Amino acid sequence: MFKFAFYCKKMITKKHLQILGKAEELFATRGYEGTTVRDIADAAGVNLAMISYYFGSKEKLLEALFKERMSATKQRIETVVKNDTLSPFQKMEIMIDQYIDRVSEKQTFYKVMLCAQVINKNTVVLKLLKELKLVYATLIREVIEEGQQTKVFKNDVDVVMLLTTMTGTVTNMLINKDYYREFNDQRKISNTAFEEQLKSNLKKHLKQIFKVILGYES
Amino acid sequence: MFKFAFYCKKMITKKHLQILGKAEELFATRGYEGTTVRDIADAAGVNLAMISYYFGSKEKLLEALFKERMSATKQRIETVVKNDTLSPFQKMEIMIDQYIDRVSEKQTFYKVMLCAQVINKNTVVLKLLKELKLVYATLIREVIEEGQQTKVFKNDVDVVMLLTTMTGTVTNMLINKDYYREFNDQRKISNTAFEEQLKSNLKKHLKQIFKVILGYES
DNA sequence: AATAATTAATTAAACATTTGTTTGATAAAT
DNA sequence: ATTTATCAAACAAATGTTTAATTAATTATT
Repeated sequence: MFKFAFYCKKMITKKHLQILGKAEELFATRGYEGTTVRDIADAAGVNLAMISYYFGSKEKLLEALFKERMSATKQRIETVVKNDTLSPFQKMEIMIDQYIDRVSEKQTFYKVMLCAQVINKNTVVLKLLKELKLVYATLIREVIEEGQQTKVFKNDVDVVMLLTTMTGTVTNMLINKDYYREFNDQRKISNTAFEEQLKSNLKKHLKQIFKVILGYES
Repeated sequence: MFKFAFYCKKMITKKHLQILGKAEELFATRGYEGTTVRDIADAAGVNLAMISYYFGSKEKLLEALFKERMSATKQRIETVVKNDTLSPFQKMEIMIDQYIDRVSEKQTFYKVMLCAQVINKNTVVLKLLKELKLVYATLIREVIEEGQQTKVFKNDVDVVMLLTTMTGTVTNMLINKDYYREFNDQRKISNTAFEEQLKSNLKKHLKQIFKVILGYES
């Protein structure tokens, strides 16, 4: 007899995504260990046993979250890098814009990701993180080498250092957002207006830095 | 009768520091919630009950750790900023060097701190973090304004953005260190040599960035 | 189309561990 | 003689996971 469940064992339904979304929020505010499966079940409005039923275990739920959220990332970068109509310069700027928009859009997950990079335990999550970093660095190196050949970029560029400044600045801003707002006294403007302002500032800031490190003229 | 314990209730003995050190290591690798008081007691080689006896509770131990590690930070920055023999330019460069050396020296704690900034719960820790950030930003702004008056620095400098790039790059490198080493194929050199190399690279990198953002000429 | 058969979804309760903390007794230090 | 430090044991509460029963949904058969 044909077993549908066998072939689609890892199929993600809407209910899966609903639970993952609530779990993500809790992980971001309380941490993985600080969140109980009862918390997740309550937040998602499902019975406690459904977590094990849907994901197998709390740990596999975490893995599922990372797989889900990181699934399209690689393709997104590749689309830019492999686009022949774009110059290396354009590719770098688009990459900065894309990254900032992405983090802004998926703030909760990037908080979870940040902690996961420090508190490393789950091998599946570690593998996903490592792979993503390697893909990122390799693709960006391609772009930089392309720019170096056309004499647009400097010859000695520390790729990972540059990427670390980009990801570090953006993820750290995620943490310091409130202080940024308070310090610059932007408490009066609306939340959405502030978010847009911040994104704009970050993009300008990082592009200025990239310009210097890569050595191109605008 | 004279009560020594009353006046020195919060006195930190060598045993306190020993336990704090082991707890710090565990928090950095497993997270606060992921670490049990039994783990800490075992690692420190003391009886389980001693943790409560010395610190009152697991949470107060965390607070004690933050208080201990952050105690001298404010003074360290102030010493540089209030030093009249240094130019604003020199102050900024010293601050970068100091920060990188400090994070490199206390890597474990900065990992704990990074997670604590995301997973905020303990009010004492939150207050310490907030105060430190405000002190930092305020002092740096003083230096920048000093440099602006003598026309050494540009007039429109986003202080918190600049600080975010510094702390973000350094703390993110803490997380990406292994990838950095692997990607640049520096696996052959010794650990200490790599650490020194990395510190040197970070300092050079951030000074270059600061130079552009602040607009001074070297 | 109606009904039986089968699979999937949901639930409350129970399970065995693990958790942070406390106790009360004993040893060490003052 | 009094305080301080240390310990094994016990405590209740919380934890992730499983069970067994029930309901809902789907598929197969008449």
